[in-house]
Amino acid sequence: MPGPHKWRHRFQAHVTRWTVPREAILNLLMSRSSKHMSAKEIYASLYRMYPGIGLTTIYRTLDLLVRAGLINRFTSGDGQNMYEFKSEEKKEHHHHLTCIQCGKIIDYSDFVEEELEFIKKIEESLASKHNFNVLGHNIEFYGLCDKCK
Amino acid sequence: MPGPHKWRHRFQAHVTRWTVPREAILNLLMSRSSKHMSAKEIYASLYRMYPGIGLTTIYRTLDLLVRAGLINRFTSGDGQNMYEFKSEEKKEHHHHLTCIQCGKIIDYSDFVEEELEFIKKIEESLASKHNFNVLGHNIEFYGLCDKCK
DNA sequence: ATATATGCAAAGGATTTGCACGGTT
DNA sequence: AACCGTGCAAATCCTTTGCATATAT
Repeated sequence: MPGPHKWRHRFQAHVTRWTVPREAILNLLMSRSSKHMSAKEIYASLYRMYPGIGLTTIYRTLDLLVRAGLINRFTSGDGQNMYEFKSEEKKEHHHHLTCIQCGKIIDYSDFVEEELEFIKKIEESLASKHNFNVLGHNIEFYGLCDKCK
Repeated sequence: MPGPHKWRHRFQAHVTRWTVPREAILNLLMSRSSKHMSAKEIYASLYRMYPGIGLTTIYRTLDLLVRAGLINRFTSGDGQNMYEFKSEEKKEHHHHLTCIQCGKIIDYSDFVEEELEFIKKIEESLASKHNFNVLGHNIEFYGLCDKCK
């Protein structure tokens, strides 16, 4: 018996049922204010409050949230998928700088102003040109970090 | 006993030995002019000419080529890593538009002019700010394609 | 001659799938 | 009551690792 939620309607446009695990996962990601987490980390976090929750549900819900456009999925340096809430706050918009050696991920938010404009332009262009329903984007720079190079 | 190669020196700055499989893999990727391939596809392609080549070698070599800055690695919609040669030709510079449903990847190269300038600026900024040795970047838009939405 | 690279087989890990049960609508 | 969502266990699939052998320098 999940409670009301700001994103409930948007989510329900994509699935039929608003359930406890789904609410919990979205809440967790929102509370972390755009900090990326892996499925496993989410599982570990939720397990305390909802023992018995399954990893499978986490994966399935994350998939739904990506499709609903509420969260972002990207792949970390070591190959596992990371998820983060897509905040509407401009100050939380960021991208990633990844070390291919140790897997460290740095969130950066330089040039957001210029970038948002540019991204929007590309997004619209791609959507119409390729008849795509664009849900999100990932921009990543990669290389070797301070310690690894 | 591999032959001479335009990139041999650059590659050798990162590893000590210039070998047949390494040359073959780099050649293949170059000949595909920036068309992405998975490790398995590369394996299948090379197997005819070099039967006995191992998938392990492919993975290890791809890793070296990424570190050498000669190729780009990114993760496709269905989770496997894709590799492509980083052409110096501006007209071959491109990014990806991915369908999260069927995994289809569209290469697009709109706004390359504006983008290259912008990317260069960010790259330099990140490199100095975080003391990173930036080797490359990936820009991806994702969503649902024509058929899947 | 020596250190590095390769290939095979096995291990490792993340993610997905089948299915019976439980919860929303 | 009907159907969707969940959790468990098993299955998949990509990628990495250990080790003996082959090879570039």
